[in-house]
Amino acid sequence: MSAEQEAAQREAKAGTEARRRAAADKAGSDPGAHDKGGGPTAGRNLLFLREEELRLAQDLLFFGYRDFTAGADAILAELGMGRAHHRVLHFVGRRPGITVGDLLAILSITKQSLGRVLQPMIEEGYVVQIAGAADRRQRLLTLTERGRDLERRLFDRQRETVMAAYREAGPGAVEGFRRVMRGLMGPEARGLLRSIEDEPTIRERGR
Amino acid sequence: MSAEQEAAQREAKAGTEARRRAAADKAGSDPGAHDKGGGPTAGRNLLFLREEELRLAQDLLFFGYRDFTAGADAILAELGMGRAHHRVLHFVGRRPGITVGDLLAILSITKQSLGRVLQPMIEEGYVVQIAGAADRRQRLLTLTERGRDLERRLFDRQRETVMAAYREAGPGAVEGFRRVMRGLMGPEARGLLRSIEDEPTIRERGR
DNA sequence: TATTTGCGTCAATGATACTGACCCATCATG
DNA sequence: CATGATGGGTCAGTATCATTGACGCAAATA
Repeated sequence: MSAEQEAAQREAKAGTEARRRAAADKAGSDPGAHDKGGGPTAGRNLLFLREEELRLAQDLLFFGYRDFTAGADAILAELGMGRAHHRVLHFVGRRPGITVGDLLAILSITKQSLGRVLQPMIEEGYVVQIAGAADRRQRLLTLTERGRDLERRLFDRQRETVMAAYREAGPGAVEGFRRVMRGLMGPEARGLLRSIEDEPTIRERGR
Repeated sequence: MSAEQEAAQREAKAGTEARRRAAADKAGSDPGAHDKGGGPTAGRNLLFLREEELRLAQDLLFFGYRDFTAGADAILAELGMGRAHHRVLHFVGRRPGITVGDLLAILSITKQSLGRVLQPMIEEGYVVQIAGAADRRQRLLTLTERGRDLERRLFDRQRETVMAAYREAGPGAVEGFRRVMRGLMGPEARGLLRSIEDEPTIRERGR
């Protein structure tokens, strides 16, 4: 056995040991680890993010997000589209008349990347652009009937997934889910989300 | 104005109208929409997934997942790596000695895709492979000290994000978040997640 | 011995994203 | 009205992450 392989076996052993410790921690069999600091006890344990808790969050986000998008991805693939097309359908559907610039800001991609996705969608009749009335340089984006139909198909597919998850988890869990997801978002994304939810058009978001 | 543009303006108007309806729905100003079916009232409203609720879920997952990964992505980019490398570090770190086949099953990618990411990581000393003791065809994967260090850096960055979100949302919300995310996962992913959490090695997952 | 399994690798392809540069039409300002 | 700034489109080149299909090799197994 090479020296490298011997080292590797030591590595593997160390990893197994770490996992054993984490499992013990999860089982709550180590009261000494809690309540450090002496503040009010309630909530402390959950607020102190133990290693295994974050690892679980990572796993949940990875698998959960993937399966959330899987159904829509399958429909899109049949049409020769990808997730990027869905995002355009989603946000243009959510805010008809959105400008190209605002869509770019929401998606956080470059003009070029958007163009590669958007141009074919316009040519194939999913989206139309009309010049802005006030500012004729703008190209206001709106879904056509066809675009709305496709968006609806994708939406319905995802609805099944989310509905099942919500039903299984219960109403209280849904509120918690929303709070945590919002918390994961940075300030810019929160602002964008607020403007998507509240304002008549995204352009009024005070800039 | 062309006929196409006129049509587009009708589209835009229709979209605005739809948004107005959704907003009214969200405000709960339509009591007639609730309690359909006559069963027990509690929870019914939440179990019937209204349009706007799912749209919000879509937005939250899109922005939340993106910002969750953003910090780690930045570190990885400096090292010339991508998210795929992080996934390898994460799952190999979580299950030292995992086989290539099991890692493929978790990631749901092809051998080729994994190879393109894994081979450089082995050459650069982040991961080692050692032949299995029982089955010498297997290449058991383990992080090196260097790999563990990088994984730790990425982990710590994400911990800040998740810790802030958990703290902001509160302990109850965390439990709800977990339940919903687990609900989004399909049966295969749930099985994998269970085996990652519980079993000593993923190979014992009864196949 | 023959077959299957675990893994690595070849070639070709596609989707999504990037940077940097440049152009055009339009708006706003001096 | 000339000038500069803005909204948008486009070109060329590059990178990452993924795919399918085929083939090879070593080791396990029937």
